[in-house]
Amino acid sequence: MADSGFALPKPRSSGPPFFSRNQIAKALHQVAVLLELKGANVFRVRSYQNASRMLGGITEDLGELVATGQLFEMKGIGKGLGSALSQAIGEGRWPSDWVDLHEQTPQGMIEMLGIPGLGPKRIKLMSDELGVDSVASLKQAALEGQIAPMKGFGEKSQQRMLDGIELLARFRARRRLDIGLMYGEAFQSNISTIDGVIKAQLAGSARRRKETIGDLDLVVAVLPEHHDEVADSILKLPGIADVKGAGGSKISLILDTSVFEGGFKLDHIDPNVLDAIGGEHYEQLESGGTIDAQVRLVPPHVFPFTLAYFTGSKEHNIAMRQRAIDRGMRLNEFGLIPEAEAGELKGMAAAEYSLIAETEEEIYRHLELEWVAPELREDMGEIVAAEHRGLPHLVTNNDIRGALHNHTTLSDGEATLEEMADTARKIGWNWLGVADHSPTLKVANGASAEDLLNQGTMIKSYNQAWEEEGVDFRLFHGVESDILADGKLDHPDDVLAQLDYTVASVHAISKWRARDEVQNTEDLLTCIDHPATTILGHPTGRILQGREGYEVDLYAVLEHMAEHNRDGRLKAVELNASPYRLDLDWRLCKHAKELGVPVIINPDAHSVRGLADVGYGVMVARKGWIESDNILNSLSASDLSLRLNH
DNA sequence: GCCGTTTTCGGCCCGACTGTTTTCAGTCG
Repeated sequence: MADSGFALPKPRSSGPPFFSRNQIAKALHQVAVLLELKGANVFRVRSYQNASRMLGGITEDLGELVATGQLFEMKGIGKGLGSALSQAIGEGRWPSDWVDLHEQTPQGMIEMLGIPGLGPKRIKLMSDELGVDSVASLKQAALEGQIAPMKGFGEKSQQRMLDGIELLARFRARRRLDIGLMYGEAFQSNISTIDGVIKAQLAGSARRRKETIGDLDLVVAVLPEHHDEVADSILKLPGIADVKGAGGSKISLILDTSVFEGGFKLDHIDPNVLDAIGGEHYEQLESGGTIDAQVRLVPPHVFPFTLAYFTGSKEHNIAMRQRAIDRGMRLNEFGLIPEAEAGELKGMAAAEYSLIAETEEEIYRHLELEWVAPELREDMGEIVAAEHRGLPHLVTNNDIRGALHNHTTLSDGEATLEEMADTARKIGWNWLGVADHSPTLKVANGASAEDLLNQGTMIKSYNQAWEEEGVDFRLFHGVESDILADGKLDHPDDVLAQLDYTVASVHAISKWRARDEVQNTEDLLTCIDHPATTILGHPTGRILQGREGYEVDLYAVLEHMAEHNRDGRLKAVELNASPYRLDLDWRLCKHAKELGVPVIINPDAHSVRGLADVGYGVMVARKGWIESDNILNSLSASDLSLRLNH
């Protein structure tokens, strides 16, 4: 966020359409945030957010929707937003009030929103009364004691802000999925061992497998007579750095790394990534890290409702509630309650009249829906799909038979070809592809053409030996070729032609980030047209919590890849499974699937342990509606061989 | 700002918790 610039996207030089779908979605989101800070009507803000999310998730061509006027027919787009967007997309001009909002709002106020416990109302108040307009000036004001005396504030609020600023400075408030899951799973297993705990389960964005996580939510089933003693035991568990609050049903606390029994360790991080997330200091930062957690204790019969409720997302819950309302019922964390019976009763008292559900499945069934996997609960079409029994059969770890983007000691990997192959066999894969770096990437010890081809000879001899021994395993030989600035690949065509496949990836990120979306997109299209290009590697180059990717119209890229595939040329998009990347973004996986562009989940492993990162890729693929048929990883070695050599 | 419609404006999901109040606003999910 800090380096992304909170600005309206620049129009393309030609059009219409002058803006891509993600640019429109981004602009709407930004305007929503700015309106909030201005103190606008909350429902107006929600309209912008809804429109952003809706348009971010459609597959139709925006330019066409505008040209035909169909934009106005879409749910959530009325006269106001419809004409604003028509102007932007059709003429390349943002509405003047959107521009004004951006110009009049200090960047610092947007950053302040990242401070936990601080929302738009209080930011506006402090700005109006104290002239506070940045994180730095807020810190100053808090240290000078100017916040506490204000009406509605106090000593505690002031201290919480200082704590929040500290957290923001260290982690930008959110944590990556892998880190969140480490804490969450450790804490969940500790809670499970407490006497009287019937079950404990991680909910929230960790259960939904979001790429980053704000805080952890745990739901614990416990009989009312054991409630107090279990609550006491939880507070005595290791790893609790601080207790922020403990109400009747909710315990709010901060976990630190002492929650990990065997200590806190980070896997090998490849140097490119490490550089983007803070270099040498990063490991130290994580070792001293913390994460917020909320624990909810509920009776067993309420557990499924609370679990569903705190799994979210907020948007999914709103849609579910609305569905309940349409059926004369009320849905909340305590139950699914017919209005006619609950009457004026609230909360737990009303829940006495709830329909019974032993599991989440039954809650969905009561609302005439198929059970929706947590990963899909983002209000991105899953409820309609659940209504029509059209939910995807999501990919699982068992579907994975291999992966194609992995490194060895030939470039910057830690393990040899043989060690990588051994490990792949041990974890039950049927094949493995190695794709070491190309010469341009000197920091990663990019391999020369000669060394690359020698590697190919070794691979052939291994494959032959396995075949003779009747071992159901084989290696595929590829390269991770840099995409050079004009969209060219990094090896001569005759070298590339001798390989099974080529992963084409951008590594000169700073150069690409300095250019505009049009140029970047064009170069990617050129690169995809190269006959040798099989896979587009980490398509945006983003590093989570590190740096934004370069600007690119991935919709256009995916559509272009789809054309090739329709003509029988394999062009697959990588879902880079490194938890530092998770790129392709899950929001785009669904588009790749609908367009018929095959996805390949690649761990980008730089060590034998790195192969396991495929698991994070599977999580994200599930979140992106991906089924086993949509990925190359599920193919047998012989089928993959056929696809690669078309 | 959108929606639905009893075509002109009211309602828009709902509850917990915190810190501040002494009945509630702000924030969160």
